[in-house]
Amino acid sequence: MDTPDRPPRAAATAAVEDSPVFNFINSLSPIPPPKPSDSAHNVQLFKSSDLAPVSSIFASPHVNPAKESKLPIREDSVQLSRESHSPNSVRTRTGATSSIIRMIRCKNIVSENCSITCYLNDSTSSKASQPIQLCGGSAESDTNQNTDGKKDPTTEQDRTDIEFVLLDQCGPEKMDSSQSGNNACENQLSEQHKDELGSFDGGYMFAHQPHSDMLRLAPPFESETQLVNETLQTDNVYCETLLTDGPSGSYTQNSAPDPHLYWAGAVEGCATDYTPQMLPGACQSQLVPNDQINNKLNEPSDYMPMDHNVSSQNLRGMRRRCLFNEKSGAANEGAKNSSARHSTNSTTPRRKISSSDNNLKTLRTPPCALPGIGLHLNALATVPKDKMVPHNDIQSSLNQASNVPSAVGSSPPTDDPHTINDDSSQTAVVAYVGESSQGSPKKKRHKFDNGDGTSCKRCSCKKSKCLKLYCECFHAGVFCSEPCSCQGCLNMPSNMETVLSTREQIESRNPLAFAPKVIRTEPGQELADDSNKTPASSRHKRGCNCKKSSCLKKYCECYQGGVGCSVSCRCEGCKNAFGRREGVALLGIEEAKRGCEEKDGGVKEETTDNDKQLVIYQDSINLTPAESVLATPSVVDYRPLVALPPLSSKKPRSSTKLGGYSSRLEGHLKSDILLSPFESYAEMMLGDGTSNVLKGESSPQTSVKVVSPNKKRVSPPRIGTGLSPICKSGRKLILKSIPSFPSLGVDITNEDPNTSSLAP
DNA sequence: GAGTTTGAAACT
DNA sequence: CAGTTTCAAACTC
Repeated sequence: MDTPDRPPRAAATAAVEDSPVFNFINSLSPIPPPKPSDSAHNVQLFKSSDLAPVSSIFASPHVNPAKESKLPIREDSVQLSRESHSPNSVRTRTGATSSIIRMIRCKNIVSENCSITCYLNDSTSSKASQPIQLCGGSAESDTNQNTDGKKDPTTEQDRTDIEFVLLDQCGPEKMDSSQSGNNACENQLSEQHKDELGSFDGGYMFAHQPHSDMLRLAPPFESETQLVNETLQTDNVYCETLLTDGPSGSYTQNSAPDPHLYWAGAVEGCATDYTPQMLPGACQSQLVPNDQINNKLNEPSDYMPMDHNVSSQNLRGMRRRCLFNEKSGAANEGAKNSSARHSTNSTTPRRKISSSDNNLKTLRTPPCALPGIGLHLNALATVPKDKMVPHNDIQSSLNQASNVPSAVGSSPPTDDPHTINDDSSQTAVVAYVGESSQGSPKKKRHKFDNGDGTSCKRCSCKKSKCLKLYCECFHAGVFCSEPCSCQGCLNMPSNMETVLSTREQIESRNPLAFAPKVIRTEPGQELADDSNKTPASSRHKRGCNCKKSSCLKKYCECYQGGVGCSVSCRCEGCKNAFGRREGVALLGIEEAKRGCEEKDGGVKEETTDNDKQLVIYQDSINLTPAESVLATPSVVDYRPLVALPPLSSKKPRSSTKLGGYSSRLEGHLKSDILLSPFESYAEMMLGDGTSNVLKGESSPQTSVKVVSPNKKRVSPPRIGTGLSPICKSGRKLILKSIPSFPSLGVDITNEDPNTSSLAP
């Protein structure tokens, strides 16, 4: 796809194209037909801890909800598109769909090899996105690219919206040269962040889910990157930016209705490629507000320095993939949403940012940590435009607020805190947006508003300095903002380094620390997307340890997350309305235990203790019929997990990190693993396919077995509402994106196909 | 709004 | 790794 038209490139370039990587990319590029945003809910971010060093993991900022508010999201993609003239950006129409894609070139990228993949979806239509890939190494290549086939930017712009652009820029090895760049990037980032959100590395993904209100930002997934990297390794530079706009955004499959914007930082695979420094730093993934992205996209020429800057600086070093979806109304509008450009950190006032300036700043900050869950790329989809914040505003806000935790760890961001996607999230977004306007104190958080009004809460840390997981903001990957009532806060852009280092430390300790605790998929959405993609049911990775709350209060993370307790839970007297810990039985004992379990809690911990495989099943009892229905799916979902390597591989897949994890983590990981970054990620990206793996396609095992005792599986909270009540409440993010897990090699492979599936 | 309760996170 | 302490959110009044 990429380069059909390309003019002859440097030999190197050609080589690149030939390279498996290139092929891989190509395959990837095509995005599966976007599933309509409808469900975008789940987005999962995975860090591939594997891939990236720990730091990398953190690299992804979580959300910056508060300050984030700054993130403006624009829907105006259109405008941008028009401007796209800039050489750098390329627009393409997707044929039928009018969607326009802009490609950002990685001019400067060290190696010629830069592949950019753009996925376009019809904003309006659910049509499959049209991926476009650009490969260009040097700037020259860029030009070439333009010629290549990339469509002219100038033409056609407006109508179409870019729904989804995927741009990865990586300059892995070459990065070296770039390394400096990386560092620079970081610096820039910090600066930029402060200054502007300007550049976006593209490491992050944004998704708008038109339908869903939520706007999610996801840091680039490492898993993907990994894949890419793997394939690309040969290729030094790989750049992809993934942008999604519009409702249809391919990735956004699951957009939940949530308006929330969240970003999940996945760990970037960068790590391998990059020096550790880079990782933590800005370089790695950054989240860029959609708006920003859009802006840049829209105004590529002007602002998008991307080519140069980005590629050279940020991009080079990094392989990032940004997925950005805007949910907002784009869907409806179709085009509007601008795609985000990867590199740019959009937020900066579009224009303000000189292209150069902008470039790369990676903003990690996720605009808001929406409650999102995992990332759905797709899910992103739609955020009601309404909710969308004007870019300008956002940007400004961002700048001012500098909440962006850009640097912040990548992974978890998912949003945790915020999380909950759900419905509440929407509100949050909106509010957020509104607040976003710079100054407003509101920034705080998007954390959800649940209807409670709790929404905008922010942290009120006194002793932790907002550098511990106690701090919701920190946990969410966002900088503290006005709304926060914290004391001695160090979770500020000005302390980016500290924040990042702290995050890294925490992640090193617990790779899943920033991972979303609960992954949720809403039933409907999931289905929409293809059930496959997202883990069907939400899950609580860790499982709670409630004793007095009986899992009936928000003290219980599971409850808060709107998910039922799972095997991994260690709660006592579980009465979780979403689903009691069901029985978990050892496989061998399954049935026998089941009997016990049915009783309710009986099972519980028994199994957990054991590392043995567990079987999880939900109690029909707990669930209402409807619920039960839901539940079952969830179960199914889990299966995939099961599918994952059985006990033997405690670690899920390859990721070494896993080993490091604490037992809990392991447990979680395991479960999570199931979701392996890729899978989940891919799924998210793809919307579906990957899920297959999870679902068990990959693994024949349909059985629910869970390898690790810890793994939790939460019965689908969805019950009834699909929303967990939790959502409303707002404490932490319940639905965090799935933590990045170490990528699973296997999965990856599996995933690949999936991804490929995405590709046309 | 202050105080208590709770369970996760952090520490030892 | 387990136990204890610390912390901040959730909850109660």
